[in-house]
Amino acid sequence: MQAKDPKPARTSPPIPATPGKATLADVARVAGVSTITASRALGNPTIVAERTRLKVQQAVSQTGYVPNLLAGGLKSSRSRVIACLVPTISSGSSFMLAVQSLTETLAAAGYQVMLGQRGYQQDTENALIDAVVSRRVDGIVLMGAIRSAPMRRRLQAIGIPVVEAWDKTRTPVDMLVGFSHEAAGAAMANYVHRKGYRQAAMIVASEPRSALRARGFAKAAARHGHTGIPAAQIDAPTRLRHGRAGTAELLALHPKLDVIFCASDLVALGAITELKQRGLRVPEDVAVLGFGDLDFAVDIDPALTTVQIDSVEIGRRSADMLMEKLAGKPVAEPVVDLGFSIIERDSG
Amino acid sequence: MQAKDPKPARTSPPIPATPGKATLADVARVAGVSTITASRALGNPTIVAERTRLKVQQAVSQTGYVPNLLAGGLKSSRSRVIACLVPTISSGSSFMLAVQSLTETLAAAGYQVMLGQRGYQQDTENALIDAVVSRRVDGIVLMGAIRSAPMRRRLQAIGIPVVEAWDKTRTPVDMLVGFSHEAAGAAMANYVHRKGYRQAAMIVASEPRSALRARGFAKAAARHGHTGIPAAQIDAPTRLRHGRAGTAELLALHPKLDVIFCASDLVALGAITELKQRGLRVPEDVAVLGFGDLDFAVDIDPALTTVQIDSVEIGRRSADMLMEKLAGKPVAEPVVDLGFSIIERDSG
DNA sequence: TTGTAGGCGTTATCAT
DNA sequence: ATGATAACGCCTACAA
Repeated sequence: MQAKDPKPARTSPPIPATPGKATLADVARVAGVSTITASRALGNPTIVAERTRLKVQQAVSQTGYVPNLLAGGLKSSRSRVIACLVPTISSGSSFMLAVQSLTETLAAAGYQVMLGQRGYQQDTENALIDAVVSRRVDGIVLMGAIRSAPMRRRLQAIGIPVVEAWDKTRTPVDMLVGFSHEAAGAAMANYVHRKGYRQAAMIVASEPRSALRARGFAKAAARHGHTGIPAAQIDAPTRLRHGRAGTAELLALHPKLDVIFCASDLVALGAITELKQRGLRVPEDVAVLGFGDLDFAVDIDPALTTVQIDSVEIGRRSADMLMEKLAGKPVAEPVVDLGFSIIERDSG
Repeated sequence: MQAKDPKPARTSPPIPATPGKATLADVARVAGVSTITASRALGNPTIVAERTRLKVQQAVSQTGYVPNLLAGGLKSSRSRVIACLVPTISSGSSFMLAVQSLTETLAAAGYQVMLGQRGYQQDTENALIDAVVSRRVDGIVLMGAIRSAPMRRRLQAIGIPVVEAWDKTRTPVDMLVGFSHEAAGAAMANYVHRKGYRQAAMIVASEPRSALRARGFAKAAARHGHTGIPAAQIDAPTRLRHGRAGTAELLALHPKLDVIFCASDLVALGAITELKQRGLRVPEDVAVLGFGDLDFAVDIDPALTTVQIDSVEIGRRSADMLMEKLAGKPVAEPVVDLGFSIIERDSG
């Protein structure tokens, strides 16, 4: 009953010896149908006879067949993989929450996520783009905008759908979902003014978005008559210890400051830790303002006043936009400003 | 001078109009060599003449060629992609640090990481395995062991290299790099005994590893004559607020407890927050012990006594083992116990 | 409803 | 050192 097999006959029963290596042709042989019928039974079950479908189904479980999306993708040039490129895979960053919702939303639609770390150097980034493009990802989500013009041109030339997330820029490569970091900084400065603080200071991370917020803060503060806002510079990604060190530095130079706008919630927690240890009260002596509204912000003592970003929504919208575009639909709103809100709690 | 092109002639000069769409055949044509020579010049430069290599190089930049690893992978059955399956993509988890070093190590060797979220349900996990296997990943790194026997059999049947990370189990699917959570729990119980605490309690997360540590702790405590260690149950992934809630619960039921072993550093931070807010001193009134030695552990107040795990090494070793195996070498040490250490600081 | 032929872009195999 | 040819596994035509 065995069909002649042109392959260098190994054991050659219809059921391949090496599981996971079965091909659609194997399934078809076992089911007694042609390859294309097996293909249809799997991918378009409505157009094959019920009996055929069942035979194929059974052959699939018998052979342990797992489709090869590489082969399918070669023909259709759709890999059903989306690249997600983050500045750094660090815990404590609100990026990861967006990555999570992105992954979940995409998984529900049959897409997988290829993760890449952009790093802070141009070289790495170029190589990373090469790496994902050569794997024919169907789209790219960039956490953080593209700032270099050559890179922007390059991505445009490649022609893959791209979503830039987190930053709102005037020159998106393709699609964008984010908010204005400068506006967020300005909003915090206005809040500080409204609350009547007199000596503001900042802890700023060496990362474009933090710098933008600092700039927005300084500009708005200037409008209220406060110029020369002192700033402590820290490294990115931000850590609790940077908050402590930055606070110590600011306190030494400006003993009379009464509020600190921090680069992140983690930094804010560090600031609070440092202040409390020095016997200063938060917010009575020095107020602390965070950024991100991470999970823990509401539960620390005092509860953190911070800028809330809807990371989950950023991830979901990025996925949705990408999938709209991949479905060939015109993307209703290719540039989305999700905004932010200041959550007033107890720390300032 | 134009070769006849069988394709539906668009503009059809040797340099394709659509960048990123050039194929190896285009490159070969421009360079005036055969496709296979172009392939070799790129993938195996040592075996072609220097002059040829240069011509091909130039043709590549002229055409904007980006290799199609899908096509190459179809033939060579090597996708140069590794799946990394984590329980959950959450910030405060030490998994992400391992994911980071895994990604970096693999990237340096030309591999990309496909990220997947296992979730806490079997269904999801099965579908996830399907998703990555059908994309023909070269290997799988599982953060957290496989506990279900059918799943273990399934992975073994598929025959892809698998690394289970974080847990040490007696029945690894393939390779493993981790440590014994039960031993870590026991070590903490011994530490507690050595330090002379009398009334220990635990905050335990609904997640197998935390449960294992709790078991190890309870067993070792029993050996020192302490039975019935009270435990507060919290959800996974762990959060700061769970630490507060768990502490409140324990305090209500066991007002005389003098040390709490927490499911994670984040939970420990929550415990400290709660205790301090109630006017209790750490460690004088109640000591707090963490798990993970996350980045912030050393910088909180009081500095956290905790179990240190070398997450970075877990990621790196996972990558190394996988690459050894993929290179066809026998893996020197397919099961690695990386151990842990208790870092004594100020919290207990 | 089912089948046949051909091709997606690359690399393995076997020549030259 | 370089080429011609044939797969790799699937799916889109087009037939039957």
